[in-house]
Amino acid sequence: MRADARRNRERILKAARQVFAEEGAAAQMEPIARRAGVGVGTLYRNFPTRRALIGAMRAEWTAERAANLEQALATADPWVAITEYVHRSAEAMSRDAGLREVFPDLPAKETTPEAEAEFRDRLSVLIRRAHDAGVLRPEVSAETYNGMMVGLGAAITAGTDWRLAAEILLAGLRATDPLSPAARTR
Amino acid sequence: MRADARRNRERILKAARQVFAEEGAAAQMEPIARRAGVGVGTLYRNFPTRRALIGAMRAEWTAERAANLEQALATADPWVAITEYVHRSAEAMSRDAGLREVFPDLPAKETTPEAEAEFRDRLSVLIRRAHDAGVLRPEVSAETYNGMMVGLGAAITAGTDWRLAAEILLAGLRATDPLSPAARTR
DNA sequence: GACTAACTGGAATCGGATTTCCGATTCCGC
DNA sequence: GCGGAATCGGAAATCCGATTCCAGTTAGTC
Repeated sequence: MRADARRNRERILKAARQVFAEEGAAAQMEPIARRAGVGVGTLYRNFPTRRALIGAMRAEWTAERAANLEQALATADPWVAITEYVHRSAEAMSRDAGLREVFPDLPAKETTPEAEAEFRDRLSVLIRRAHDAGVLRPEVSAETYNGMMVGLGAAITAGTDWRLAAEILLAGLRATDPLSPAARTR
Repeated sequence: MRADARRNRERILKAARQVFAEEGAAAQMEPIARRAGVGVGTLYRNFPTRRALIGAMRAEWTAERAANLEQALATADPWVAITEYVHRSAEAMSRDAGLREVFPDLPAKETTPEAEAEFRDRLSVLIRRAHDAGVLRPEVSAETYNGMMVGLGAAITAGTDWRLAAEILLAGLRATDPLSPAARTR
């Protein structure tokens, strides 16, 4: 691949993320190309389809979320780990409409499976730990958790303050009686 | 207005609600006309624009939500009232993708203002009562509440069981220490 | 039962976004 | 520094759903 081509690919992806962050799902191709400083033809050579472009962004998003998860997992306390991750995600979503609107819609299919798998694995660790410590409402699976995060994004889009929304979600997720098992509280 | 025209208008609105309930925001005009048993021309005579059709649906939705609110307000306990209303809404949203996807998007402008006002008034009563009883997290305003309901809808769209999602939301909304004021608990 | 204003259906048009295409330009190995 | 394959840019084609238009039909009136 020629050097300028690679450079362009990166610029396009970066521009796409900016435009999607600002416009959400309504983002259009031509403005993305313009912001990247290339013609639409170039955009389409790199990403044959709008969906393909979105897929590429999703790969990046997933990788970043996986990184966030790793950070959160570094803290020993399982509940604090969840708190941190929810906060990080909420804040990221508050800044990026793409994350809120387009990420949840497209199936994980069209992405690099590794990033997707890594994310899933780490998330399930986060959840399992919390369950073992008895601090997470027992009915909450990784899927439930993800669904609620999508909901959090929608609430933010609807205008709710992200900190408040995150706090409410966390309170709802917490086990009603975190006493039973040998659980460290808070 | 001719009798058949009125009949058609009703059929169209009914069909539109069905199609939107099934397809969500992606619902198209032609299938709606087909389901109503009329041509698109007739559809457009009654609703000059897609937005106008959505506006008419929104008026109905709002009226129904206001009715739900009235029912909920009939119960004396402020927290039970909120519980009931959230449950009713979650269940309705689980059945109707339009309620989840298109209702939140369009501004309240293009509807019958009375229904909208009635809804708002009743909601603020629901919220105030709960605050007075000290059972609702104090930072939660009517707007916050609505935003979280939108989030609830998105979570349901994402595949979360509506009962579970509603339960989590309710737990999060509840005041952390419902002891302070002269509050009836539960 | 005949008249006509209103209403109907659906083919045609429109509009706006994505995607294709190709002459012009640019890198890079020699 | 040259040759030409790869890449570029953006005008034009395409797509697809919303909207318009009008010849034909009908409900309601006399």
